[in-house]
Amino acid sequence: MASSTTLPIRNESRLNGQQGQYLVATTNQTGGETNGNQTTGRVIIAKAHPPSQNSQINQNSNNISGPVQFQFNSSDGTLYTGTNSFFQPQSSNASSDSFSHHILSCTGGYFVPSLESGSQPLTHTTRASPATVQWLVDNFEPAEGCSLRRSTLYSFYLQHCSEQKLEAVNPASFGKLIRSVFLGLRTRRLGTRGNSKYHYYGIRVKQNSSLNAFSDEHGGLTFRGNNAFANFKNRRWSTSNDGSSPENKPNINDQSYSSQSESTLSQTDTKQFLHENNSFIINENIQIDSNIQLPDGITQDDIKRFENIYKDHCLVNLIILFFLLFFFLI
Amino acid sequence: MASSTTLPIRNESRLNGQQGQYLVATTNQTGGETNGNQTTGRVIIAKAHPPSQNSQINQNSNNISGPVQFQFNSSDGTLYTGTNSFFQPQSSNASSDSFSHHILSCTGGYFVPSLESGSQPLTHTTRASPATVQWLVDNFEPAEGCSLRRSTLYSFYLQHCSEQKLEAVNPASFGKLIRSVFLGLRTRRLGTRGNSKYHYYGIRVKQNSSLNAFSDEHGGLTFRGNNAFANFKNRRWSTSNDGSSPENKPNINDQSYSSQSESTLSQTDTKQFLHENNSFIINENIQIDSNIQLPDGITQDDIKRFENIYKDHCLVNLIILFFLLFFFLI
DNA sequence: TACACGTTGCCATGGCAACCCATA
DNA sequence: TATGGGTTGCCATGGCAACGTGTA
Repeated sequence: MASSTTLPIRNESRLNGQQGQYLVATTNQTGGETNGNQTTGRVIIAKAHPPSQNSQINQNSNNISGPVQFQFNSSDGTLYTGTNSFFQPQSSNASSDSFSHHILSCTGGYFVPSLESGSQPLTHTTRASPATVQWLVDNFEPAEGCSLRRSTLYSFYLQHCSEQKLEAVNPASFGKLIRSVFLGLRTRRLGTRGNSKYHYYGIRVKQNSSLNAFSDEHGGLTFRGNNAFANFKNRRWSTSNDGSSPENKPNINDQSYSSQSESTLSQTDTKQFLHENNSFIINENIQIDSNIQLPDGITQDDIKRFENIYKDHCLVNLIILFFLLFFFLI
Repeated sequence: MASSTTLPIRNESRLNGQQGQYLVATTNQTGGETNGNQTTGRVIIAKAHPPSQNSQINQNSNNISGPVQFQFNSSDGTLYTGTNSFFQPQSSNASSDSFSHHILSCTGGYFVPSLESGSQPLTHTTRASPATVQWLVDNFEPAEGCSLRRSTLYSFYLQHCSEQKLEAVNPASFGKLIRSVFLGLRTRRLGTRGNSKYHYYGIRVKQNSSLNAFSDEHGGLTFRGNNAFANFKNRRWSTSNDGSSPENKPNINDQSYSSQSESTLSQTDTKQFLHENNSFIINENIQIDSNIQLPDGITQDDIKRFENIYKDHCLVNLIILFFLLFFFLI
């Protein structure tokens, strides 16, 4: 289960979608013992340039997409990606594969205080350094179903303050800050019995954030599903859809999404798996000595593009492996 | 300011009231510089046998009253006593001294679980040892305007468990327990700036509890007043009554009683004063060697009665001293 | 059917900052 | 009018027990 793992990828291609670049990998899975069901698992990883080139928000991010964050909601087949873009479901609704086109947008909103207001009295939010608010907006994004461990987030913040020579506030005040920037954050306590830790629920690290190299390590990536997911491992991808549809988008105010019927995949094994593979393989950035003379016709952009393709490939491998584990091994 | 302090008590007598024994001390105060007001401060300490001789609740307590707990609400002149009895205001409403007859009952209620139910499934409340519930009922009582520091109460509880060879629960679970026994407890954080401690608000140690020897030491006695009390030291007992009356009894659901307009006398100086005097002088119980031959006609009850009278006297001295300090010194 | 275990409700405590009031 | 200080609102975290679900 190291980086050299090879996987039965049957097809891999890139598509140009409405709003960006799609990476599509397809694998045919023959169902195991249960019910004789044979289903096709198709994994679609959406990678797109941000739809809004708002320089204020994205001024620090290069537009070359980084490793893909993803999560899968087995209740409706939704695969959440790590981009901040809006993705339309594929138009081929005639497909009987209900899992092949459910790529939804990341819902939610965040509040970007006007940075040019220099004379107004500072509230506890705007009292925070504009650089800190900017840092939050640059590195995090609302994402239904995702959660971030609070201590991890606060560690990131402390690191940011250290780098920017800013005075850090305490965790409670930081909580007020981030809740004022990302509206609607909820609280969850995840972890093994007797060892649960507080998480912000409804936020994740942006795909192009350099923090990604650490986020998985700290349980930054979680999966969510409804009741359907509870039977995930038993059903072996049963095609029954229990009435849920992509149109039932997660509603940030929907209490049912915080109810006990919701289960996550944030157990130790899953996190360990994702950490030991995904983050280790994919999230290291290629560092090239600027003194090295590149071959003719090869630019830094080409290298970055190669890096991204390579990462995408590794990621798809891991996703397939991940799914296979659930299909057959668990 | 030690036990030998003598005070200008003008009058001290005992009365028989509707429901028990009253100890009355009167002192005439000549107002100081403010407004030329001259007011009469009359302190009435009510001591009564519990109206309900419910043996289940009071089976462990002898009916010889112990030292009097008291508190004074300057907004309406109410002096709260430490008894668990209901006291009618004195009938002489013609008195122009609005402070002389406002002895109100201790409002609130507590829940006494049926001790003989041995077979019912235990909830988190009744799971607690019946002895612990009994201990709570025996030693504490609801009292509007009083507060008890949580850590103090928990220490008492730990001591109780140690003595009774019971397994103690943690502070959070103890909080659930005591809130289920004494309904309507509220939370306050009292103390000096940056050093506030959590208190249960609406409860106090019973007057006849042996815990009284420690309660003051831990800030168990607090005074409450409305806005009127904020001007207490300035007004020097102005007779203006700002509309509040004894009929405006504290309502446990009245949010205004938890509003910021409420101030307390739980500052360090007051607590120190009460501690260093009241508890030290009064709350030590007289221990008599059982081998000593008492003089003819002298019974243990006589000694206890003497002890109580002596304590009453000391307490009145202290109350007067306390009031005098506020009248003239502060 | 009993057990294991993640999640959550209800308690606990503490820090910071806003607020209000008394005081200088 | 400015300052000091107690109180409290709004965050934080943690323990225990109940609950629900998966599993043996």
